[in-house]
Amino acid sequence: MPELPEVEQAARTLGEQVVGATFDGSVRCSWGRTIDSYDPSVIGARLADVKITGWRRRAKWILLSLSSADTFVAHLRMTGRFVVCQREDMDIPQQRVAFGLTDGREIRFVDQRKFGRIYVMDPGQLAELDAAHGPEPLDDALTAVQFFARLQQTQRAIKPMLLDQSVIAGVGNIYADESLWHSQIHPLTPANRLTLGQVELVLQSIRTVLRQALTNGGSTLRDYRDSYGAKGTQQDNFQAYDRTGLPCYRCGTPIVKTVVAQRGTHLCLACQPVP
DNA sequence: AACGACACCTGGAGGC
DNA sequence: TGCCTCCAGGTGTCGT
Repeated sequence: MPELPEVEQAARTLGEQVVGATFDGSVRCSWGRTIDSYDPSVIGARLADVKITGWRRRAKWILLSLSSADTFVAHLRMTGRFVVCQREDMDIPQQRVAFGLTDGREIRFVDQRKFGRIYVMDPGQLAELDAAHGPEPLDDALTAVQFFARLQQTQRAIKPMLLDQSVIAGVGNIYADESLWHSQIHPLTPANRLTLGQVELVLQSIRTVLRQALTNGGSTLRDYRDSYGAKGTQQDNFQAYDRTGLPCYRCGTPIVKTVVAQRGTHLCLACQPVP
């Protein structure tokens, strides 16, 4: 579910509540795989008396920097979300892990589909995580020329390239479809057949779409909530995603849904002609 | 290298 | 109402 804007929002709203707080070392876990089958007491021992000093996002990962050398690292996958509440509050349906804080609160991770993962990483592991991901699309350091050069290296279709986190970090199924609709490029277009001008357009579209989504707190189709429980509103601005059969806002042709790289894919065949 | 199939999970929606 | 199938914002692995 959550892509860059949703993860950013989830990270920010978590950070707002817990930066400055200190873990007390208690970890209650009812689905072991969420913490990669580590013993909760091992994680707890590593977090005990450690202060949360800041938050950030890398790709679709939420990172809480800690007063130890470690980093608290979480991936929401499809349905994960954080809830901060009082320790005595009742457990939440689909709650998988709860981390105690010394101020009497808990950071709880709720995840219907159990795909989400939480780790405590040392600097080496964090560096590996970072290295496994491509550039951040909203980082000005990424230029269209660089992106073009990367896309020239393959004849894979452009959509799976946008979904490949090692190529560009944080784009997922929704914003890939939205960006390609804005760019008027068919998702199956071989990446190395895009001109520099088209790549500039794709990168610009990605940035426009992601920034708008960030402004609107992300998209909520079903499960997504930020760490205060609030929904996003970007779904009201979708141009292609989830608009099957509805008229294209540019030309009126009904949006069609197909499958590309095993993912539901929405596009306008008039505006985004088959390559 | 690249692609498809499938795995990991639950629950909501829609068809009958 | 009940049952069944399909589908979902992500990613990892395996086989061809």
